[in-house]
Amino acid sequence: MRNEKQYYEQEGTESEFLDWYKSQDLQNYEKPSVTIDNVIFAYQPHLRKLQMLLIKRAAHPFQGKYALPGGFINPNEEAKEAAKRETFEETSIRIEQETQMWQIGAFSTPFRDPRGWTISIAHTTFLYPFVESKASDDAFKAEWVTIVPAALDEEEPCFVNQAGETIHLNDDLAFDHADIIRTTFKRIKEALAYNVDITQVLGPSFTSRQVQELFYVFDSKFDKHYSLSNIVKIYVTRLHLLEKVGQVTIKKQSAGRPKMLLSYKK
Amino acid sequence: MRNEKQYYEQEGTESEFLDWYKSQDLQNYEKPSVTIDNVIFAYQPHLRKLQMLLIKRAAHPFQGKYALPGGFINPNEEAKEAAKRETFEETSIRIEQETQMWQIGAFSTPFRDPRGWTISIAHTTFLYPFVESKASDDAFKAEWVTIVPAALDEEEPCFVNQAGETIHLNDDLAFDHADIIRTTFKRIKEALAYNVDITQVLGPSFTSRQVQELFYVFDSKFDKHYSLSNIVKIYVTRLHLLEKVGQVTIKKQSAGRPKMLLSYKK
DNA sequence: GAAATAGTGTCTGTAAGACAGTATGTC
DNA sequence: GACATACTGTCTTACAGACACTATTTC
Repeated sequence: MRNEKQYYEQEGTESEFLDWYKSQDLQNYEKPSVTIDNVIFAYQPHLRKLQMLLIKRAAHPFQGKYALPGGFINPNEEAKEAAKRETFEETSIRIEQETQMWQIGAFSTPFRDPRGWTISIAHTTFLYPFVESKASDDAFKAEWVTIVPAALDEEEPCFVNQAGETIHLNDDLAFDHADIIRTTFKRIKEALAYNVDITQVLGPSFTSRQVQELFYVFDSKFDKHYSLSNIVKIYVTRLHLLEKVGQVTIKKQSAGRPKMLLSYKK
Repeated sequence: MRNEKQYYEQEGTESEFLDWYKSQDLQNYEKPSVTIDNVIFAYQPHLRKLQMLLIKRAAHPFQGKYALPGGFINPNEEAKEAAKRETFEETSIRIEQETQMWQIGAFSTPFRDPRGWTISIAHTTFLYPFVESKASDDAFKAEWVTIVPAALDEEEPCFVNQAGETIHLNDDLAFDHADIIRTTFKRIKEALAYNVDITQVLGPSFTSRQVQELFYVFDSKFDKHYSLSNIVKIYVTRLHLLEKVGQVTIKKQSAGRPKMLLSYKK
């Protein structure tokens, strides 16, 4: 038997090896369930606020807590594709090909799921346009929640659901989804110095004030005193990550000079 | 049956649910194998070069190619722990608790492993002190290879093994390990503006020239003309990521003024 | 002393951020 | 015209990077 193993591993051809390997039924060691989770951001145009999609769990485990959309990955499906598919299945929200998605990383803390050994690959999605979600299952209702920016760097962001209740990361999230959300916010904040993919939630064009308010969700330095002209200087003139695409043409927007419109570049 | 499901999911307690869930044998869907891979860097003190650990595969698949150390994750083992364990098992190199390790991310391209559905969680390790590796298996020989920095930003780094042969990312790597290595280099380069964990490979203290040569491996801007004084200015004075810890005391180092010693902070 | 190496201080160009002033809208 | 809003240009401060100069060593 050792000779057989050595023959196929080292002396035969690769296709001989693979035929032999698959005939061996080496599948008897334990494997984890692998899931994906998706931290989805979208800009609610009427409230003019950034929102995040959470699912309220009516069923065990973590009954009554909020969770991220997600689910099991299919055989030979890329993690990003699984995230798109599961998001559609759970919330009827379709993530188009051109939508920006990042992988945040794999979360594998032991016993993170009480049902058994499960590893999750977390993603984040910058969705546009904003769409209401339709829950496919009464037990798991998807809900857009408004993000309340962290006032100071010490504090954490929190969320307000459609009933006006506050959702705290420490108390109200299922599994280790609070960790996943914290890591996602940190990653987006760190990237703002050279990457503005998050502006895609604002749609094809947007104003510098919208950018400022969006960035403020992730980094308190972009507060109401932060100069809009500097956003243009940094992201349009220097980094070329945004570009000017004209002005607001329809009047009656509000008092004041017409807003310059920016757009995400490339 | 629907009523039973609904009872345990929504009406019973969580522990009732979990007992029921585990009795259901819902394990009949297919699961992937989950592996970890580890991009390990260490500073070879005699050559004064940064090296990376690769394993030459004598067996199929990818016979004759180089691969990263790695292997299967154990049930309820954190990915980082699995990376440490597998590194020890394959190369007899022990990664201590305090050694810096980053997770790079999950790689899930379909059919990335010809043996079957496999997802890998890639890590990178900044090892100190440098140790020679002992291969546990004749079929997979671990080898420290020297990193040849990319001359221009357009080019890729390549590697030189102990026999003096050049290893190219495009031709000589098994699985999708070239992708993993590229992503790792990119991640370290982007982090250099605010994170110098990589300096841990240099040990408890090191000179500014060592830092410059180390950073040059990841970012061509740190070339031989890059001013050493600016490294001190940026990382010691402004960012406080490194600190001065005295001078080289033993003479007979080389001609010239005694070198200032720096160390990784925190 | 010559050569080699490294640290110090200064200079310059650029960029971030603040802000005063100006332009353009509504009511 | 009063007021609201947002763009423009300038000023200040800070810092990255370059470089000339000085310090300390070996041979």
